[in-house]
Amino acid sequence: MLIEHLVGKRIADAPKDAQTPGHRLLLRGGYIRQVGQGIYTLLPLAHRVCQRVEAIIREEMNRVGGQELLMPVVSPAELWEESGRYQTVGSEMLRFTDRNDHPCVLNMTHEEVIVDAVRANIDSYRQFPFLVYQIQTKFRDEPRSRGGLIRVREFTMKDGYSFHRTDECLDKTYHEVHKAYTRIFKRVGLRRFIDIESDTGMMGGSVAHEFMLVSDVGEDTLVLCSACDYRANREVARSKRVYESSEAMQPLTNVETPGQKTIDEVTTFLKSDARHACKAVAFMAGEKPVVAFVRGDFDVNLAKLKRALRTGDVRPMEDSEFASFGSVAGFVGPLGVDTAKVTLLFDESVAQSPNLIIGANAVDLHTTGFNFTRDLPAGTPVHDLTDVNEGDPCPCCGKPLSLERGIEIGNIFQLGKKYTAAMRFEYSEEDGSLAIPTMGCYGIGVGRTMASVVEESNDKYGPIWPISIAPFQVQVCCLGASKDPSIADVGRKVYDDLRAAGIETLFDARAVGAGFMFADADLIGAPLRVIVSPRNQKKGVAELKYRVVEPPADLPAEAPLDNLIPALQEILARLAAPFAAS
RNA sequence: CGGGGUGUGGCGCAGUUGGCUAGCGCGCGCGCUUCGGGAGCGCGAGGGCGCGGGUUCGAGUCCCGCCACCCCGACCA
Repeated sequence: MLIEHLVGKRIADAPKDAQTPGHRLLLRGGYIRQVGQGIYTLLPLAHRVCQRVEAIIREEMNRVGGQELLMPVVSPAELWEESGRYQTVGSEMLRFTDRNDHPCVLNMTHEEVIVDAVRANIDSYRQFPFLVYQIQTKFRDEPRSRGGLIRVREFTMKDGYSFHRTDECLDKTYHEVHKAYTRIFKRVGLRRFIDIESDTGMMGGSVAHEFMLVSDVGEDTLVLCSACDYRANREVARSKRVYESSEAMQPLTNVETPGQKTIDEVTTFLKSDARHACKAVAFMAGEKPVVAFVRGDFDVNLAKLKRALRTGDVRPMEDSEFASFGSVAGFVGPLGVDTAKVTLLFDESVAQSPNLIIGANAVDLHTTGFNFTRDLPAGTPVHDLTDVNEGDPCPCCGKPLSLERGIEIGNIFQLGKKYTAAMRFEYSEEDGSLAIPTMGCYGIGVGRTMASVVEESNDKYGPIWPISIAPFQVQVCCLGASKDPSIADVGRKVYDDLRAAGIETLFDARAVGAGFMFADADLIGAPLRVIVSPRNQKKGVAELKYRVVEPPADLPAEAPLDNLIPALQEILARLAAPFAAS
């Protein structure tokens, strides 16, 4: 490829909209073009990178027995009605009608479609287990996209699905895919990625892990133990908090708190502290009011709340809705509300802490001396509703937990029989009985993986691509070709020889300054740069530059022109070795 | 969906209280000089200012409505 023909212009100033370093570089390098909110064209450079990512994914999925297939983007609404998700999934799924007024959806994930495909094609226990996957376009009408390719509405995803007769068999495949994912992310050159326990959300199922790249630009919060292997998404993370309770119980006492609503205001006013306050956070779960009580120094975690309520349909309560269960915004407390009309959920921190300040469900009134065990009926359930915080004790070893940000690059779920049962996927067991298989699903975002590599591996000049996914392996920079035809000839021969050897090469012999040429090369990020110039030609060599993370110290700085290709092949092999299939 | 912000050549921006042929830098084309880390000079092409209505002798500039995009939050396999 001649650089002047490459579609995708390199620019010095990034558009102001770009927020993250990686997004800025992808725009500056001419990798992507925004079409709409969360919608991008992958220009040739980005598409080359993604194709290489996909090739690695295919290799590793095939290695664990995956069969590639391809499902449609559009499907009739009936399939989603069969699983029940046509109702439960919100407006992130794009729905429309075709010319015959038939309801359709853009599939945002493919459990329904794959179950439909395999239930018609699998009849016998002899055919289990099996793993299928596709690399295909997904559209999700996210309320908000951000960070360039980190969070988009349309994207390419590898999604895989496995089917099994038994939970043990699912577990085995799950772990094989887990290992395959680890190999994939290593081979695309990610370094700080980890797997963590995760929420199952709308997917259902029991066991789930996410693969996360630890990164400041990530959207998720990761909880990591400083001492042991414990690591989890904050949505599911636990901690072993210790609650001291040496205080004697005080009697319940009403106190006037004119205009004092927030934890801060109330505790300052009463000369107390947040550890002695009971925070009430009110939501609507569908039509039903819900109040979550946590200690004043903790925050409610919405994902945990949703699991406790067994629903995803939760929104903050409006001030006008508090009267429906006999309370008032700012002064909500657990005593004296109409429990037939409101669901009260208590966090462990409230159950374990003595003498809390609670709202009295009346304007400008609080109550002190609340004690969970004394003041509520025996057997009132206790939940884990709070965010884990920096420094909380690890649930496994008790050492302090730390928080990091992370980009979710892949996830794996054990779904169980949620979809196979709802959609009546039955097969004949060995004894002639009909059985329903259990299922796993496995996703990787291709574009997000590319974007994550840029976020992790870059400098101020551009992306530093691992050779395994770089858009070009070699870039030939031919300096002074416009002045000296013999230099142009040498450069051209190097380029032709590289191509003949099957090496993906970008050739730059434009009549531009060296600085300009090198700046472009940095943005394109070929790991090996071959510089042909009058200076080098006099020495009979081509100069070599490496754009890689931690280059081996003993790589040569030049190679003789008369035996160039074998020398370059050897260098490329060395650079590629760390990313090879293992 | 709530809050905030921005829309002026491909990109980044400037356009005083409405006023004359809408500017600047980068990029692009041509020429000359340069030529190892985003060169210099000269000439030139390219927009009618997000869209639709108003007000006015006159509207990027004022008014009304809408749209798009960005950020924060809500939301999110």
